[in-house]
Amino acid sequence: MSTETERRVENLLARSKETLTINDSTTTSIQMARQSVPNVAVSKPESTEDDNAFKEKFNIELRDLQNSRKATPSARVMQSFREKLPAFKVKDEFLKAVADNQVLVVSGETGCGKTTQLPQFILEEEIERLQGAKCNIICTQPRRISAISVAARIASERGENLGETVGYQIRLEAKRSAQTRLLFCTTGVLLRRLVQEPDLGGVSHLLVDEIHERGMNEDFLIIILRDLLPRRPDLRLILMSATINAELFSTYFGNAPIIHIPGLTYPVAEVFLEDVVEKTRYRIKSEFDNFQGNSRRRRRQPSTKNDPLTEMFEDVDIDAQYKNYSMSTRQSLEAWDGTQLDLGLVEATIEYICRHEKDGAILVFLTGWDEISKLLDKIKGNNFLGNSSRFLVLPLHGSMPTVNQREIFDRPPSNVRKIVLATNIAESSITIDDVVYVIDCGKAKETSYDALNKLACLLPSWISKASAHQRRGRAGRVQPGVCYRLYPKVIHDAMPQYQLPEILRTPLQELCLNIKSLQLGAVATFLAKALQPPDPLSVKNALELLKTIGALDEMEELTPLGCHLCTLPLDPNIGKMLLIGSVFQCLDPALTIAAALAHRDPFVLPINRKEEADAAKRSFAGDSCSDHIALLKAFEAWKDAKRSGKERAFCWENFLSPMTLQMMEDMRNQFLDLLSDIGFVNKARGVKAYSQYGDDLEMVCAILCAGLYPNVIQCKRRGKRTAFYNKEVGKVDMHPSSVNAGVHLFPLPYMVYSEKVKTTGIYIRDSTNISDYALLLFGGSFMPSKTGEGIDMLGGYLHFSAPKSVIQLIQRLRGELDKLLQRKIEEPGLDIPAEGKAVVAAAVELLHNQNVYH
DNA sequence: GAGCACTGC
Repeated sequence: MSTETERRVENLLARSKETLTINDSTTTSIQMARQSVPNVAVSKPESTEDDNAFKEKFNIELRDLQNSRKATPSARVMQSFREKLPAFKVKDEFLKAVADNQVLVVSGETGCGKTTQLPQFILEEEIERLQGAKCNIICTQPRRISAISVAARIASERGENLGETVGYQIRLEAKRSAQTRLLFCTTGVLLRRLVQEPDLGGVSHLLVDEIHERGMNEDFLIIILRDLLPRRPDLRLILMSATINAELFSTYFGNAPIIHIPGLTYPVAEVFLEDVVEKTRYRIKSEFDNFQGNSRRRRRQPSTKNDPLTEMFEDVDIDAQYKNYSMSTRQSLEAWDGTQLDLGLVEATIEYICRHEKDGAILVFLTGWDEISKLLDKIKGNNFLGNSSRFLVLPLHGSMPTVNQREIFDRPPSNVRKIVLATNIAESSITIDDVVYVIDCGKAKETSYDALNKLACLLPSWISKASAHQRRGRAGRVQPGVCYRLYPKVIHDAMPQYQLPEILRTPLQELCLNIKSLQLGAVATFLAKALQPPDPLSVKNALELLKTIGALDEMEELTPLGCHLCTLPLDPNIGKMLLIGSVFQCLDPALTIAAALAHRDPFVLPINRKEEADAAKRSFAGDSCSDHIALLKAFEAWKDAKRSGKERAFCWENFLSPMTLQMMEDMRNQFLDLLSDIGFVNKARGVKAYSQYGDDLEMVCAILCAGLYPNVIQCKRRGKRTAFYNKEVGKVDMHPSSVNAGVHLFPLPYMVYSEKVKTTGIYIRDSTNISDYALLLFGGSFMPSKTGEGIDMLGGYLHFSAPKSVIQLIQRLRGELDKLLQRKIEEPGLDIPAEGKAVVAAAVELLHNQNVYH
């Protein structure tokens, strides 16, 4: 286990409600267990008879050990704690239902103990009835951190070390052994395992947790499981969900029985906008108040036309509906505009709580970086809240360097009130126990996918009732709390019940590749079996992309390239970049860039030092005009700093996240192992042996082009500036966080990019400036122009004209490169340095001669 | 001329 994980587990355990003490006698019995319990995998019995005898012995040992542990004083304390959980009351009913039904749905609220107790009940029962050796329970979690913390919690409840009968496995990290009978893993790990074991042989019970969140992996998994169940009649499937949509899953599995467990959290009172305004006497001003005197009735704004909830509220007769409220409140409700958050109202609500309510931390849910930053400024300037000796105000955002700071979890000194300004990272990923007051703005940024324009969007929208409920619950973890909702009750009542499932909100290319890899049949037919099937146009777009990059053939079958891509846990474009990078002697940079693009941006976004952070990123990019090169150089500089023991200072000075960089390094190793497994590289020879052109930036950019195609932008010079155009959506802008933002002129005529997102405009998040030679040699296939002059790419969207002789030369070279690549993909063991040296050198030569702007 | 929800193999 890495020291980072150790620290995380320690923190998690420190935060869990009970302090655990394992006394000496328990420890001794575990040590005895280590000596007496044979390692199943190592000491394999030679015949079936031996095997049976061995298992019987092991069954008895497991039971005796479990019983002896139960008898210790610390275990009794633990047991009485467990018996207080609501889940304990359904233990017998649950075990009977598991025995009687192949599929069972369990619904329960936060704090009922379903995640920690139900898998444990099965384990104890199986061991008790001498089935311990045979049973193999898997419980999936959507997030890494919960897989670790739940496994750690159960191991300590059982008085044993993590990795004995209870273990976990997440990407790049596992703590399990041959004795492990209950394994917590992320859903992604189980999906990978299905490639090797399509029938989940040996698994006796599978519990899929947090299924109500409707993540893509979970939705994908349950389609597979529904088809698998008839082939595995002995497999038991338990779906664990929040109460809110348990029936949906029951119906999907042929009306599987549902067991409900009540929650165990403190009551949280709700205050809606009308009462917030009444209490705080805050006066909401409409845009018109400044220049239209007292004209009260709002007029519909064009901006509200896509927001049915706000529109609905505009038709409410305020005076009739809120006749018991004060005149000033009714005026505020008239002026309220659901399309934008009134930060003054948030500030006033915080101030009201601080002046009138008892002690307790405040958690404010906002939509993003900008709101957090602006509210922080407002609070600093507030006469009352600005007093830093009484109020500790902390921003909490996934990209802020403060995200892992202890003070977010720690209880502040008495007389200091903690106020956390967070995104929905605090809804399920990060839990702050001492929160008593929640302020909910009612919105979150949500991805959606516009299949018509092949465009990913990230726009603020109203949350679902389920999310609103989850946010409210964050106030009731240690004592009764209050949730202030900054939207009217009628808006809440009109919110959608659940958020759209992820499978309906995301591009599907990686999912489609996985479906092919698991041999689940025709993609469209398979996906039509989903709980909520995606738009056929989204599926068509994904399949077309996979064909364009050469992963699928016209018959929708995997090509050799497609087969290799399946083994890499990466988006197909990034996987292709990695494969081609390894073929063309750019393995080292390809590994780093793939890791960065697959995980998350290592650059953090500090709240007060934005300009410095921007400058740091730009200095890594140098004059490359590439965000990808900036990532690469930052990682390499971090490696150097780490070697000289200056990692911490380096990260701090350059606005980098040490945790993300470490994860990138681990992922690089995983990719290298996988490339070695499929024979593309020989790991023993080292990364350097495949990185002859690793420092050649033209070559690295060409590799990026090979991977990221068809994500291409044309740079068109417009006077002293450059305008950017894309085939699907036309004009686009460089995202302001890109090193290419604000640059007016570029040396080369094209960009490739990894992400294009619509927010307030259509932005290219990360880009690399590339030459036309890079595009011609490493981009998509090209054809002679219809006019007979020059060549076309992207169905004629891109046109290249050059003298006939140059075009012929390029065509020849491209042909040779394609042949070389094809051979390498079909026989991965092919030694490129020996076989293709001249062709590659020719390509490099050509790329070096293209630094002329035209 | 101006922006960066969150997970996961």
